[in-house]
Amino acid sequence: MKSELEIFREYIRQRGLRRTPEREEILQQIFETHEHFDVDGLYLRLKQKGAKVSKASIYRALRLFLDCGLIREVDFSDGHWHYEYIYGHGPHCHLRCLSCGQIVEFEEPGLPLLQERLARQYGYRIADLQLEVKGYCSPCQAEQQDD
Amino acid sequence: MKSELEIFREYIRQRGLRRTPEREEILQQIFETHEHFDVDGLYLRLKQKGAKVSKASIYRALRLFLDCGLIREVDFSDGHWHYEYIYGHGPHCHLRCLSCGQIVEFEEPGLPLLQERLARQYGYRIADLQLEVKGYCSPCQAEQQDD
DNA sequence: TTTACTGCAAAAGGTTTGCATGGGT
DNA sequence: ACCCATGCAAACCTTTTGCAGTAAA
Repeated sequence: MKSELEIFREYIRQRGLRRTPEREEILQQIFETHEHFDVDGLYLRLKQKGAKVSKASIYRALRLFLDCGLIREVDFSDGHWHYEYIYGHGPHCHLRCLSCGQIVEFEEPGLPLLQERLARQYGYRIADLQLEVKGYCSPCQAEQQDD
Repeated sequence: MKSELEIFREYIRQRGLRRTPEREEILQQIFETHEHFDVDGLYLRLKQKGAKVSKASIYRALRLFLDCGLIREVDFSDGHWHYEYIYGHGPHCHLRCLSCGQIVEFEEPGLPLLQERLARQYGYRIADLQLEVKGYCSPCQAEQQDD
């Protein structure tokens, strides 16, 4: 299996774009941690590492990573975008606590079949399927009862 | 079954809030069309009808409707919130064309069971479960091949 | 009479863009 | 040498908020 960097470099070459240290540093930071991230967090981690990248470049780079399928947008409905690294990972869903922000990842084995069924039934070519669940975790439920 | 207006008036009374023509006009506009909507569209339709409501009041009213369970937020990942009227309707999911914006609604009967399973398995009290699918409809797929 | 609600305009917060400079190819 | 990419700051867009006036209760 090709590495993330190889995938990206190929993509860059095919489009006649340019290979820059900024883009590759952003990409590396993303696949080093393998977690959900948002632009602010990514920017801070890069700064702490001493990398010199602007937020504008991060936004511009993310669009490329999305386009070549290395990451995807995840919607946590909290006012800004979240992303997750997906290359080489099975699709998964999120169960998120609205009170403390905890995120549980789970897999739902039936989703690929559902995706096929939808594609067939409605003639769609499906690009993304998101199952996102919001609620309150046990500790936060207990706290709420104290009020 | 109580009407939407009754539900809302009860909610208002219980909280010691005030019953205003603006709020009820917004609510009526929402359940008159029974479709997905966003703030801009709702504002335009109200204006065309001759109603005098500001966007600020719409935003403030929507929070109340969300809170009393008449509507819910739907995420189309396109930069602003969408809403849908849910009182008296079964939960449903959306299949949306990224090219022309067409929206197909479908039901996924397994979701309530999945919701129970997640609640039990992780100790969560679940507030909302969204299954959103993005892709390209047949006509738009055909168009893309022409390029 | 009290105090919640409205409209307006300003603020806020995240993302995009114009522009001059810098750096791949 | 060409022109894409970067950083900065300004612009942009949606949503929220402060405030003074208005209107439910």
